[in-house]
Amino acid sequence: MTEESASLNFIEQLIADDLAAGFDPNKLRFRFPPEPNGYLHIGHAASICLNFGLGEKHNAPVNLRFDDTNPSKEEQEYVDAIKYDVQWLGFQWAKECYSSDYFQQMYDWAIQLIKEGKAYVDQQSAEAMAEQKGTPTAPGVASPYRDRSVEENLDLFERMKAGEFEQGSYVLRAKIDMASPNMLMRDPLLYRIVRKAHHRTGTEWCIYPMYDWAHGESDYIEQVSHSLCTLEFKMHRELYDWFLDQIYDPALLRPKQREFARRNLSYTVMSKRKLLELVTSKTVMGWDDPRMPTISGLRRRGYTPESIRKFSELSGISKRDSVTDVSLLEYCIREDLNKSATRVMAVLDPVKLVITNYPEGKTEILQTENNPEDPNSGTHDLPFSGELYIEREDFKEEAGSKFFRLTLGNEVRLKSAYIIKGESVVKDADGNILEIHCTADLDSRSGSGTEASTRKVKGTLHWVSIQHAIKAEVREYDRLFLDEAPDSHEDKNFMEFVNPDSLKVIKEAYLEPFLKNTTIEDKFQFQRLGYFTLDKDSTSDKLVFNKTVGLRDSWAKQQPAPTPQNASSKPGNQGGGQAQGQRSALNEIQKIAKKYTNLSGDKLTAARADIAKLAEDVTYEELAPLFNTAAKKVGTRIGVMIALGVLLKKGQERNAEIEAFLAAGLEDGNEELVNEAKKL
RNA sequence: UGGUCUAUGGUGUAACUGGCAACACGUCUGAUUUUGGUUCAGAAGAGUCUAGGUUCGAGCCCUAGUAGACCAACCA
Repeated sequence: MTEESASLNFIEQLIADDLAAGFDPNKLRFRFPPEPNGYLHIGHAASICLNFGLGEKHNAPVNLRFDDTNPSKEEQEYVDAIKYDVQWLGFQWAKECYSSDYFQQMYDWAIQLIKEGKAYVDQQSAEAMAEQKGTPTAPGVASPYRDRSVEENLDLFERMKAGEFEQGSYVLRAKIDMASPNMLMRDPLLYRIVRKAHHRTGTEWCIYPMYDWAHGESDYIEQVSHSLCTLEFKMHRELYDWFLDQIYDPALLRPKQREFARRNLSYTVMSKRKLLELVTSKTVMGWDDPRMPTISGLRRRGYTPESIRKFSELSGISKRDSVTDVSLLEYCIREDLNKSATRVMAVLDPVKLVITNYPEGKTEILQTENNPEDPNSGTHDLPFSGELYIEREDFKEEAGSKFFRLTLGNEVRLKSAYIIKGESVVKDADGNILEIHCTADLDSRSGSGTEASTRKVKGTLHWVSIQHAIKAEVREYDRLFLDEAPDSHEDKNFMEFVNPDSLKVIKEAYLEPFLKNTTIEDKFQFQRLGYFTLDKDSTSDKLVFNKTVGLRDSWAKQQPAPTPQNASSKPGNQGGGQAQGQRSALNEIQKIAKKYTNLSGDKLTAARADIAKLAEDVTYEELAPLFNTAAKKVGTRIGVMIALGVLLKKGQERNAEIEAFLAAGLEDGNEELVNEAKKL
């Protein structure tokens, strides 16, 4: 029942305004218009969620329209993949449309434009036309063919269509304004000749409409009310409207184009061209490589449709370009999987653990919860024996009190099993640990109901029984790029930032046997490690798991040890741009001073005294930069003035900087500031 | 150097026709926990790009700057 007191983004606001102005809600219609020349990525998901979300909200139809006007780039394979992805995300389109379905209509309209003297056939080279276009600062010059007769234009255009000319030899241009400040209005192309079979129309056409001509007219044909696209099309809106003006019937709905910012994700790239480059250069295994920000890549990695929709919702829609931190995406998938993923145990980096007091050869079947977050999820069998694998990093011969895993002489619980105590280690000649020997409290079995079974111990470890374990390959992924925004550097190519260690393959991991018959749809939490899902490379005799995302790990954060990759947070730039515990006296002064102008009476006197006291610990070098504090920030300047007074008293020599700051203070409109300045 | 757009904690978004800058992620504490997960309680972090102006009052309105993005494909 959360009524929409929630704030609207600017697109929703626009629609609300249109509705308020009398727009018929039954005429609301949207569309998602991909070009089938690549796979959809998380940025497209934003557009999909926006358009289909608007459709759901207003109970309006949303078309899936393939913008297929360039047969040299587009393929059926992409059409199929896009349809699959949109459906997988959970959306159903009203109609499946293609710009190519409207080729005849657009051709007819082009004839109309020619007849009205608003379009002409040009036969210059692309270079010549580019030159005539001028520059953003200089107007263009007219083509020598601009004033051909209507008859001649009609004749040439029909012959273009009939296939009489070579690819690239003739084009149809709109006759608009060669001096427009908007370069797109300088007689833009409507049609070019392309000698290539189209994935739908075959060789029926050899002239193809350009984007600007096709897009708006397709919106109009479909009677799309709000045509939403990304910011780089803002300039195209003028053309979009001009084209519509030429053919618009006032009895019909006139589409409206609006633009929003495309969504970028940190540590990756988001253009089809760049993603394609990653694929063709074999930097990744394909469009659906789990490291790719494509929908198919995320799906293979183990992301759910819900998590991607949630991410779109949380990211919002706006008009400024931005880079959303991947941590938000990771939050979304963890939140979803925490509720639904089955808990299992797997050891990725094993070390052998022998329980010396467990009867030799004995095994037993224990029970373990499928999901503690879901009381109805039930339990599954878990075989136990006296020889186990545990994670190598879960044992240290000796460690500080903050380490609450296994050490010699310390107790920990084996998840869903017994409490054990480290006794001794067996090492090879080089000092590598081969085996850890421990004893178990045989009364402490989980769920047995004994007093010992409910004892509290600090740590709990995951494990697998060696004789029961199954083997699998596990693939762990790190960010594909080492730079937060790899394609934002003018002087460097984004490929230079590729992370060489983005894929880590563990050839032989050990899993509990429950995992033997899993499908690609299943989602698991390998306890204490993260969320995992089966990869499509799996075969009946070789399982391959992908790590979707790790669990949050507050232990890893405390480790001073260098965690070269997988460190989930970027170094240093968090927490207010200043390291914790480094708060200096100067910071304290700034903090107090900020609110200084709001104080009066005793509080003011106290604040002044505090600042003066703190100033004892401030050096001139620290203070000087604050002389440039904006005039508006009066409180801060007063604080700086007070601190300066203390320094001068301590023997700081007056210099030009100080004098300038004093002079500015004396001239200020704020009384307090003037008073403080006068004292000096 | 022309045109267009944008500017709010580290990040992403809010703040209705001017009225105490809010939410989420992230960060940090503490509690709970048979996952160093989850959950719960709390904290820090912003003078809203700068300088002026209008106003009792400006993140919001005006002016001038600054910074970033986009625009000269027979791509979309």
